[in-house]
Amino acid sequence: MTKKRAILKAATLLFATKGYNDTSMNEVARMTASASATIFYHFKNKEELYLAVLENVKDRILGDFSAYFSRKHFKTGLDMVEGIIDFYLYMAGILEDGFQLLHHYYTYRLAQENPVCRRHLEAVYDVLVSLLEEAIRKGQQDGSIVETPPRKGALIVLSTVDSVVRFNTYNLFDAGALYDDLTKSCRRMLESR
Amino acid sequence: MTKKRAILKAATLLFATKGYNDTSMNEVARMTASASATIFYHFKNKEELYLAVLENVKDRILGDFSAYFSRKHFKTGLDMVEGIIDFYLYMAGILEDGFQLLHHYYTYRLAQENPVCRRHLEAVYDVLVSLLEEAIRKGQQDGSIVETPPRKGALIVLSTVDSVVRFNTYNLFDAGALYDDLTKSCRRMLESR
DNA sequence: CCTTAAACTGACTGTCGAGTCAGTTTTTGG
DNA sequence: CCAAAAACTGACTCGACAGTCAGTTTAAGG
Repeated sequence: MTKKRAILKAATLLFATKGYNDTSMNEVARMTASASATIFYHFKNKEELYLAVLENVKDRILGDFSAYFSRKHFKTGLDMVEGIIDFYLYMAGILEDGFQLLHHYYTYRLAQENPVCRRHLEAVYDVLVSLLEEAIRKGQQDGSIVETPPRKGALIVLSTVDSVVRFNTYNLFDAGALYDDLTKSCRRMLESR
Repeated sequence: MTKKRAILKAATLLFATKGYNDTSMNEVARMTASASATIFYHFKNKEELYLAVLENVKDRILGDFSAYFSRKHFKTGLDMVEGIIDFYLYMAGILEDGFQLLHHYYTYRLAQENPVCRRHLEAVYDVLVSLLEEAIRKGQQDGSIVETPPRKGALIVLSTVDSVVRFNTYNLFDAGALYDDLTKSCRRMLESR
């Protein structure tokens, strides 16, 4: 069982850094000191391996987010939004490969024809949108957040955060320096005045 | 010369919708009713074709943005920010394939080793960031925009808009319905109060 | 009309990678 | 200790695709 895990881990790294097509099964095999046939023993084919990687990423994200926000409580809805953003950035740091995978076009293309893939993707974004939506609702009740459709607000905040993370890993410009301003900007976007 | 154009156009469509690796030269050839050798007559190899496509996209974006904003004038900096966002969304509509290409991981990977690719990418984002920065500076002078580092503000706005467009083409959720709220949210993010 | 260059093509090659399979090694638990 | 299942592997196939080349067709203009 430990070899299967190693394969999954190596595949995550390679898929994330080189993309699906430029990652060969031989490479994954080499990286785990196994024969490529071993990979096909554990995973039916390359696509299944990719799906397994995705599922694993999904599980980790769902698990960590649920765990954190089921315990944690916040004074205001706006504070909760900030908490979500911070935790997202934190997660994107430890699970860098996983998040990068979520930004690959290949993943979305696959999702359009493969329901399993689509479910994984949706599960990840659903937990984030739902949390943000809940925070916004809460904020509208405690008066910290302006009246606006909660779901739309949630989607826009998510877009912003997701995009900064994406720009950061692609390092087009120094998006890492934006992490601080990001929370401030999102606060300004939502806060009631 | 018209055949070269047709090849470029077909390649843009295919690269955008299927990705670099899943687009074969034969497919491009078939789509333009030519032999694959013809493509290699016009473009040295597949990568060069991709770069040519990118350059073309860059030129169109730079051209249209410069043309529009060299003429157009705005009352306030905040209005200008809104104008830029609107024009961005408009452009993302007509030049859908081009913008999609800019979101592909492959493009960023290539940019890391290929200076030509990097220059194209930077040129596109530079024109957008610069425009937004200019608008924010203007807004800070006329009092419509809050005091905040202009470049950072520009990057965050760009992230948000770019991401909504991306989500829209990937149609994970109905991001198209966000276009209206997008401008409002960005206004709230920047306006002085 | 003829020459020359540009545009184009069919048929080919070589490589690389996904996937298979028959067989070997390791693990398990009775 | 042994049987049987699970884990693993080397050597192979087969197809797809980027890229080449020698040659043909088309266009230009003198």
